[in-house]
Amino acid sequence: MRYWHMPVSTSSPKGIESHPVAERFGYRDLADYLRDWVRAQPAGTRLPSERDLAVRHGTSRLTAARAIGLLRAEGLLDVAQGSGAFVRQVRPLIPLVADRLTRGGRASTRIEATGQIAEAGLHEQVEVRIARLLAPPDVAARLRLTADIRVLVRHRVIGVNGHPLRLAISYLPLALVEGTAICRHDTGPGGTYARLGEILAARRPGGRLAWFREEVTTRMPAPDEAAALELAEGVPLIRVARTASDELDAPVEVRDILLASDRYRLVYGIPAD
Amino acid sequence: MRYWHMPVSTSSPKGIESHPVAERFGYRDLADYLRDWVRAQPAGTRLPSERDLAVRHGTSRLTAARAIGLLRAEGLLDVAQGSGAFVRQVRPLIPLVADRLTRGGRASTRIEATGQIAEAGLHEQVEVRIARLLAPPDVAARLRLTADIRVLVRHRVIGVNGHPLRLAISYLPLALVEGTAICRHDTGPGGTYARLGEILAARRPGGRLAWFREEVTTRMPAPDEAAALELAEGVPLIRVARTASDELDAPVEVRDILLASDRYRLVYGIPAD
DNA sequence: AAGTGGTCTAGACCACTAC
DNA sequence: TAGTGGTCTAGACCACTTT
Repeated sequence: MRYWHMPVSTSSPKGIESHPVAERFGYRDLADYLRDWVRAQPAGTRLPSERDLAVRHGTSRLTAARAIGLLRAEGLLDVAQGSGAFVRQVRPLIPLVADRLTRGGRASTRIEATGQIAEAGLHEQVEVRIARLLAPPDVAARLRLTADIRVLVRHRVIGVNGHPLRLAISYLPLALVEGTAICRHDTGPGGTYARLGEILAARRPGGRLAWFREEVTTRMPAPDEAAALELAEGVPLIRVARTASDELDAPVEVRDILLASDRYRLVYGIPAD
Repeated sequence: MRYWHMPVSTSSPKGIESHPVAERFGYRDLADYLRDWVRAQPAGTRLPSERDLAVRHGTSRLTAARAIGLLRAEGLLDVAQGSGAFVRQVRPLIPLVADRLTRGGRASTRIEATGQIAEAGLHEQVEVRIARLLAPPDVAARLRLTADIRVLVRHRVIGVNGHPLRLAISYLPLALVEGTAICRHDTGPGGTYARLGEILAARRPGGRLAWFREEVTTRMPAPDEAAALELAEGVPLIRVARTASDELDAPVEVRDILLASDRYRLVYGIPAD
């Protein structure tokens, strides 16, 4: 047995008193105990075992396990079978800066990204899959096209050290991009948006990539999403739905990006006028 | 007994085969069963009771309860004691458009917001608390001020029909705003940013509110946060950390906004050059 | 080999909802 | 009053990690 210093909790189930009789010390109370304790500990600290906690607080092991389960769902713990439960490391969040989409930003994207990644001692990897498909109804609607249009689909997994950080799936009208570098795995310097700008400029005078619109939502991941992003317990998923439009406000690309929310923060700059 | 039509699942615990012997039908398998079923049902559909599920699948009630618990954590169900578990309603998300911060956007904010709210048959309410405090260290840093600076703190709860939708806590250097409408509950037409613009313009030639920067992160809420926003199970919290700066890039306000992620979507427009 | 979490059983009592 | 979820007990076996 080791020495654990834990705070004394005064909370009760659901925060509402119900009985006049003796109150039970339930798993929520134990969770409150442990939450306060966990917050005061450095990352990596191991919790007492479930059996320890049960004995110490005079409950069954299941009750102790449930208390720990609550903290897991809150994203406070990492639990390893055979090993124990540990205070989770809060990792620094990689900034995803919207300015990267501007002309100036695009030119320096590779350098900035490399700098950030290198700074963290990481090695970025991108895995690309390309397909030509009929546009799914929602994608067609976002592209303001009829549902029977064919699109180029670029599915990318961006990660470091073999671990995924985000998924990006991009849809472009095939009529617009077929035969260009956008259909290749390596889209060249500046990436898809640089190519898209060139294509639009060649198509008509004044043609250009003019505007991006991003919609940010978040939710808990489905099991397959959690697996694809290797999300730990209690970590939500961020979804960015992006639309790129030309100078006439016609959409030319839609992209869905799924991010591990414990790895990224999104940064936007908004001029006041 | 009612008639439930459920799909046949083929998954196994953790998705990895381990035994050569007969496989157990565990709570994860049952959850997979139920997840497929739930996704095919309209919102509000009631699940079989835990006791029903246990009998039907030949497991204990705890196993059935655990399966349902998984789906709850994924945000798929609403569960009411004494009543049952129901397929959760996916509510339409209120767009929070970054353009509302621009000069043009501010002028029409009230009208747009009213229109949106009215459209949904809702009645918006704002509850304001105001305090004058020493700036917390992180706030002082974000304002690029020393820690012993005094700030005006505006704490707001925005909701409809008595239910909170988001919390906003805003910090402004007291030296800048003391005596202005920003210190009152009603900041007047255009709100805090309109007043801030006037203050900056009056302070020196060319003075103005020039830039906003927003940082978006998300995580599971702590219990007190979940209570304050009345978050249902399996619903993450969105945090927007905003900094408003003047024409010299000096921060004049920082604001933390906490959003119920099942009520909002964030919308940003980004020019391509 | 010892300890840890993962999972399960069979039963129990409570609080709450609906009829 | 019957049915539902909330919670608990006491014990068990398994898979996995650590020593």
